[in-house]
Amino acid sequence: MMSLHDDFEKEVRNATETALESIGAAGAEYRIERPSAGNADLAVPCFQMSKALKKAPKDIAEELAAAIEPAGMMISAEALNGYLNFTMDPRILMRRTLDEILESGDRYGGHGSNGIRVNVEHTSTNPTGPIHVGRARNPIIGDTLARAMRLSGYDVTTEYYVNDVGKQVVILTWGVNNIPPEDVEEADREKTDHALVAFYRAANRMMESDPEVQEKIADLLRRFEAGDNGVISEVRETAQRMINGLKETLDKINVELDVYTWESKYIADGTTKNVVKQLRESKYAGREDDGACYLDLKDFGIKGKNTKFTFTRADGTTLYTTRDLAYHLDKFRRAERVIDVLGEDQKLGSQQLCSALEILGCDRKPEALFYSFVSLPEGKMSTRKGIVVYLDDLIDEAVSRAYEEIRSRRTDLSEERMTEIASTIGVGAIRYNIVRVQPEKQMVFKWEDALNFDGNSGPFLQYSHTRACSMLKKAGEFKPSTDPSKLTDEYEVALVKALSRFSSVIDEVTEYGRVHMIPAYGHEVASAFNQFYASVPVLSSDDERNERLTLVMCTRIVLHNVLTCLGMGAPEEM
RNA sequence: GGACGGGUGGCCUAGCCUGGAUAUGGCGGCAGCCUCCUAAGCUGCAAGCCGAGGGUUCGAAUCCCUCCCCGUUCGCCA
Repeated sequence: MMSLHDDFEKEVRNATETALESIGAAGAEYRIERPSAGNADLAVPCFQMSKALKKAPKDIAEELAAAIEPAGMMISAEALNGYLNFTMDPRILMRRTLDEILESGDRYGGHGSNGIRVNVEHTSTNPTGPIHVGRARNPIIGDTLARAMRLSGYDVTTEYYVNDVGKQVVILTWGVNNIPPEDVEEADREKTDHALVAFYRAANRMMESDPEVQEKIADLLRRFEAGDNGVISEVRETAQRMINGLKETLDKINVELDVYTWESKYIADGTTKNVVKQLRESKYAGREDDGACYLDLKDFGIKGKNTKFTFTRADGTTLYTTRDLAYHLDKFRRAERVIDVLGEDQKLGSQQLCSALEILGCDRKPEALFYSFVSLPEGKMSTRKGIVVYLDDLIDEAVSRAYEEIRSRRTDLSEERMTEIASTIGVGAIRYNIVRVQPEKQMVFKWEDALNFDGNSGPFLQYSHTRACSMLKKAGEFKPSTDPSKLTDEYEVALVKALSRFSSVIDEVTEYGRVHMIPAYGHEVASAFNQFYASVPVLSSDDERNERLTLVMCTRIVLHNVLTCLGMGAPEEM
């Protein structure tokens, strides 16, 4: 189904072409744009045709405007400053937008199921410690993208790739099984991930200072690589305990992953071995004197002094990216679109992966979505050095701050209700503030920004939603009506314009992964709604009461859908 | 040194792909608005050489070139 805006653009195109013909300029090149200034709904700049037509842009615009008889959705075509400006009939805008929202409800913004399977891999942090805010962008960006794609109509699966292979988890496992609990620093909370990371830190310290420990860990790693089932299951069990802790944190910020896939699986099922075999046979493969195998990727746009991508060690064991190849081949079988949310440190690895896939004869590539790490004002975060702000601590702080806020302004709510709302607000503030900025932009973590509850913030959206809820509750029963002749205030028109843009925002998000468009859009809707609220009476109006309440109802639906996409609760009061 | 990403009022940020009309919004600052639907709100004001310099164009925050600053990366780690 064509959207309102597509239909309007089509009318503008037809009208423009007919007008060009009538002034003897058929076939002239032109562009239709959505003006940033609020002069019109669509505009055609007449500068580029000026030279060919040997006329001033201003005159062209005027001639074209005169040649157009507004009809259909178009209510006016006017010339201004060399632009041909088109305005949509607000009555049609009103009627179609509000009817569609009422009809679609919580599906508004999407297009209905499209049957396309998409796999969104996100989070996938090494199971060696709790999630810290440096990496918190990953689950939040990934989950938001997945939610937007679900709304849009995709069949989405989210997936966590658990790195249960390699030195890091082996060190952790050795520490957990060999260091007496009294020898490690006390954990700051009881969650398993916090309890276990102390052993990881201690094991790292011991390994650095004690050659004997180093040898024990090396031995464990050798047995792991050799396929010792006892060691493998020990490592897996430790990683599982860590994952359980991480899941609790993710659950608190409304992130739930559909599938946990263990890296070791691709060694056990032989698919990694197949990948190695095929890579060795390719013409790009080479072998070092000691037996390590590599691909030379200088023909694949990878520049620099070292274009070699090593895929097996001298002893024949595989490396992370080699196993990642097997993993991606598996994902390609399970989904039509494969998306990886990755830290910017994975860029080269991802590029090597894509080149190797090509060498394997695979014509598909994952869509990588990269984000920059969040740092602290004093520098980079580091789990091992303890320079770190844990996501759990950020959540606690945000929720307790939200609790203080609500207690200071409400006296009528039960303790339980306030606690519940505080959690919704605190978590919402965190998710909003993280997803708000474009992923590739580097962020410096500041408590005052992370806990912002005013202006361009999560609570601002939630507050606007509660306002709508509160009005609807006070209104009681009413007869919904989308009669556009009753909705003529400029604030009403501006609000509906904002509401009508939702699906084009979702499209942009699902097509290019630009998740930060969602909070920006939500802010725009909430802001338009608050302005409407401040200047247009609703409950006390007579003639337009049903229509205004319907507009409030539609706004509530859109805000609710936006909040759901952002993984934020939509409270009815706060 | 190479590759990739970022640089926009005091602070944070949108716009950049697809060049167009007065550069988006927020924080902070100043001045107003609750006898009326929740003031986590609304209105107004001050604040910008869009990192620097060239180029292309009728027109550049946006495209091209050079340079500067910040981040990431250049492991037989994951």
